[in-house]
Amino acid sequence: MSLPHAILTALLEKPSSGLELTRRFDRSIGFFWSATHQQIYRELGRLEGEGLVRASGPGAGRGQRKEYEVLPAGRERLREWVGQAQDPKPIRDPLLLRLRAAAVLGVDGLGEELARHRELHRAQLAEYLEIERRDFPPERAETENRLQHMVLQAGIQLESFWLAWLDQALEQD
Amino acid sequence: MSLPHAILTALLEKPSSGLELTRRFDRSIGFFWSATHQQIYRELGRLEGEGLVRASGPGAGRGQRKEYEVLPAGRERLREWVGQAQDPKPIRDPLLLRLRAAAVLGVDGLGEELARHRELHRAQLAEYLEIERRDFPPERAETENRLQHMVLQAGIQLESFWLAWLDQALEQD
DNA sequence: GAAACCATGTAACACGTTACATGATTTG
DNA sequence: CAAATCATGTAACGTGTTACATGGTTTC
Repeated sequence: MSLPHAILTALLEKPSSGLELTRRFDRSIGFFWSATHQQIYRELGRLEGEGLVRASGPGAGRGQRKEYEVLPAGRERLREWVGQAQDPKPIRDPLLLRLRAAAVLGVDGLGEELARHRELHRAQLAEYLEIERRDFPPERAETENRLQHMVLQAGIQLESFWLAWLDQALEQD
Repeated sequence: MSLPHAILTALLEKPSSGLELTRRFDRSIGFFWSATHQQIYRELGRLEGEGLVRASGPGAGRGQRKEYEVLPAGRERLREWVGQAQDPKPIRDPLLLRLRAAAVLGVDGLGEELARHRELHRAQLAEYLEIERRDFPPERAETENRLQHMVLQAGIQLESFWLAWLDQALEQD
């Protein structure tokens, strides 16, 4: 049940067309909730049907840009969702599963793949740190954007964890 | 494409019935790849249809226990999957999304929810540490079960990350 | 023999992924 | 006007979730 709420959040930050939303789901929001344009158009249709968002623009079908904005009912819906208790989901990671499979098969040629993942996590960490440097410089007082910074730090610390863990794993290899 | 491979891995570790598999997906394997019994039965049917596993036992339909074991073709299929390159998925976390939504809504009553999550992560960390104490005592030489221990340590370190991050978040609150 | 539990399954739906289709606008 | 790009959409399928259905075995 997260995608519609992710879209409402993104539209509250800035009213957008479907394609603009898609681009933002490749960057900022997408860092912790990704979605393809197909998912986004489908969900925008539903949200409009429920009266939670409103489209303006030429309107008719294909090729015509439509801009969506959140209606009061949509804001209310999002507020309810934010207030609900939701348990954290257990870890779901194919790499850990592959290690377990490798263990039972007696395979040990995973070093290259681990190194490749380390490189990808290193790059992602660098990107997050660059964003932090740009958007959260130390001199800026943190009151209004405290929550945004916390979210970014979660990303930074998670990538740091993977880097450290993969280093550890490769040492043993 | 992970569930069938998770099942093949579990069945290689120990041939089982659907219900036994379900129980193991609530514990060990489930710590990083969970599944419900409905998913498991559906997938066992497919794996049998593809000739990757074999069922023995009374056989006919409801209420009759069937035991599944992996066939050579299944082992080969798993080996191929383990060897494939697969990129890590970006983070997908509803809690981070909720923080971002709270930021744009101007809501700040998330302290209780953060504290609740901290307690859940604390409990999970304790469980992992207990498993480590039991299954990987320091005196035991680590050669054969090195991979299993690495996977467990990923779980431990991830839970530790969440605990530290939530502490940090609650301090600021 | 009723209740609890073991065991396997169906159905419907929500969500995510991949491939493809179509129209409008800009740029060389 | 051809190509590239912007923009919206359909279709099909795989996976995950929730609710419900059915039969067999043990235990009181």
